[in-house]
Amino acid sequence: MREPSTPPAESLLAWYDRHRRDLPWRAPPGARPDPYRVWLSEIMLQQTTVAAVAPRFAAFLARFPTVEALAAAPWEEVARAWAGLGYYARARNLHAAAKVVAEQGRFPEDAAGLRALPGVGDYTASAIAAIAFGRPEVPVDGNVERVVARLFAVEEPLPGAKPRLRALARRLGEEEAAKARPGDFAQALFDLGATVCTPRRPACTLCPCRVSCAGHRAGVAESLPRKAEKGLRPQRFGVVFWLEDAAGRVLLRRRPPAGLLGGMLELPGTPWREVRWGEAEAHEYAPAPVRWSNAGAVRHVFTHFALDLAVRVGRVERIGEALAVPRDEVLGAGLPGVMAKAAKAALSAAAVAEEAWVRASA
DNA sequence: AATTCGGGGAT
DNA sequence: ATCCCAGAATT
Repeated sequence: MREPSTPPAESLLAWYDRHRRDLPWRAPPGARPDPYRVWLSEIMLQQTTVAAVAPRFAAFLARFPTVEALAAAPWEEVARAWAGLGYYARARNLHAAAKVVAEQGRFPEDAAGLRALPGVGDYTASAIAAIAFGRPEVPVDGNVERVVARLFAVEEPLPGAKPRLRALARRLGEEEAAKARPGDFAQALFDLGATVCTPRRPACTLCPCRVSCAGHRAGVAESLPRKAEKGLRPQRFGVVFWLEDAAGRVLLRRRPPAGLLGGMLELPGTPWREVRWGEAEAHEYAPAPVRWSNAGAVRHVFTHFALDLAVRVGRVERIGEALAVPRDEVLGAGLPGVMAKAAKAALSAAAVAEEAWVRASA
């Protein structure tokens, strides 16, 4: 009878106690974390890197210190605080969920209750339940899928392998060491995936679970998990208009509440289509019948299409609409990334024009 | 089961 | 350039 090696969950937790990442939303070891912070961090971290979230988490928390404060805030303030983070449905759902929690007086304390909140899916419900409330859940994110696929040498490609990977993750969580510390076990899996069991060139020599890893033993760890091939990214085109009045105010508008960039600010412009816009047809969507000059174009890549956005600038004596902001405040108004790019192009073109004017007058 | 949702960092 | 990220909601 061979001596059994230390089981993976126990090894992983011992490793975590020495190598855990110190992150802004994590409570000190042994302390019970604030459910509001756990929830907020989990929503921000959906498909978003730790590096991108860290500075935004602190700023958001300073602006909305409690779930009650968030629930009481107007949408415009929430949108401004989220601008640039992407996946804006997260902000809309966050706001809606805050109202539910504030109304109920507290967060649900199990996965099923959390799952009912807007913007909380299976993964996030499990993560909050484990981390904030010590429930025996194993949240399965991209990190955990990769770690588990390698530990058990799962050759089936994603996304088809998801149910199998979830079942294997649950099996890992049934080890006594994991059940004793569900939140730490979950975060240990995250940290292992982020710092050791990385997508490319995993550091298997540093891995606490190396002796248990079927993928490593078979020499295929780095090639897992396998993934189905994805299609090509289509191209779309649009035109946006930077309309400025004599007082230096710039016309903005708010997008419809659902869909792409829903509820966020933008420069007025044409729809986005698969064919480039001609000058005349684009100007049918211009916010005013003025002479438009070309301020170049910006390119932006979304998850499922690439956008080529031509930027035109024009002037009127006075903008009547309410939603106009001073040109120096446009970039601070909370524009999504693509619109911030377009605004910078317009501001840059205006600066060039100004310089030419100064040079010509000299 | 497939598609629609952003943006940035690493390679 | 491609890949990936503490995924969810919709169709």
